[in-house]
Amino acid sequence: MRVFAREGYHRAKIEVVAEEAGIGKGTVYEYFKSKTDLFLALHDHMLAELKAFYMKELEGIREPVAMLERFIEVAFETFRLWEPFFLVFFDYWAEGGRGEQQKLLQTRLREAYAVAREDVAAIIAAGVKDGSFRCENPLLAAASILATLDGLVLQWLCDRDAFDLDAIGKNLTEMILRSLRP
Amino acid sequence: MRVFAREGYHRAKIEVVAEEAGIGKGTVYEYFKSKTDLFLALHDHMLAELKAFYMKELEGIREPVAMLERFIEVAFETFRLWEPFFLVFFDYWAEGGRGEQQKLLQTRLREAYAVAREDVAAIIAAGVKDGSFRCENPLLAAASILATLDGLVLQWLCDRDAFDLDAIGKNLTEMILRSLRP
DNA sequence: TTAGAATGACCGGTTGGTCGGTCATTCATG
DNA sequence: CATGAATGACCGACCAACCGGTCATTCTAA
Repeated sequence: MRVFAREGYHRAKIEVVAEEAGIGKGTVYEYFKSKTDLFLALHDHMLAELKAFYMKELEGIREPVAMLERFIEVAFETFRLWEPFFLVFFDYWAEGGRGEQQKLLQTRLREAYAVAREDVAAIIAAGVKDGSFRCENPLLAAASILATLDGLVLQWLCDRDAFDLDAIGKNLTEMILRSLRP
Repeated sequence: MRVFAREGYHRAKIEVVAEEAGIGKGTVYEYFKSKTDLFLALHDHMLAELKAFYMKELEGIREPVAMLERFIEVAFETFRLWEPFFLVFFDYWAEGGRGEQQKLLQTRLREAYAVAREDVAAIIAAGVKDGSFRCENPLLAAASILATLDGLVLQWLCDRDAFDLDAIGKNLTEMILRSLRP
């Protein structure tokens, strides 16, 4: 992750990965059959960790409004805490958009997004049910919310001084809650 | 643009670019001193075209609410019309996030974002002034709106069947306007 | 005739992946 | 317990493909 984050997929050299892992280059190929394979494995690993982190942070919260608030809060925490993680994601996005060469990666991205959308949509739908939210199409709203978070990491990583992550986090939460208010 | 969009920066070969342009490989180097230089020139060209397109589509509109509505509408139109364009943007994002190697590109991305944020913020600020919007920090709101648009292209290009671009456009416009309503 | 635009064969650096071999550990046997 | 065989994790020198960039040559248009 460190090497891929720092250099990007294409510039990253297996030799350097091995070096930083304190093993020989040949050893890498004992565990991963190719550079792509290693990259894919990293994707799965990171996604699993991210998901686990979210689950832990949201467990115990039942109130839809509080859940959504906490979800956005956690998102901004992860931006800061897992910066290299998101740097690597740039490459998945770049490759995943190119369907032809990267069917495997694209499928994984697709599924990850679908799951995330449904998770967020479930929170919104619960809120609609108990009257704390108003929303005609929770799935579309969820897509927009996730998009905003993705887009903000993008902007922030391109220009860390452009805005204060705390301020934008507070502001965004407010905007989203207001747009879902009955 | 076609080749970079299809293959991504690293896989794109100058020879193929030349071929599709109907010229010899050497000729490319008569006009651009390196692959990076060509890529950067493409970035500037695309950004200028995009900006010109927006200006044209927004000219004549004075009412802030109508301007913002039209802005979002135009964004979704460009997603469809300039798909390859956004595919290339993936690479700018991926490279721009990696500060060290790509200072030049990062600076350009930064400036492009700053300009776009200010443009959108100006619309919102105008709306706040004439009472059609309520917003404490137009710049932060603008950042979020742009982020949502970026994030949605990302999701859409990774999975074109995941959602209907028209539906999400309408939905998003509604959500944004509601979140800015006084 | 000639300036300079266009060309593509070629070069050289880079790097993903291979493979023959080493060595520490474990196991089988007497 | 001692010995040597078997194992497999580990290694890095090496190979071959690939591609950005060059340049000697050809073409073209004024």
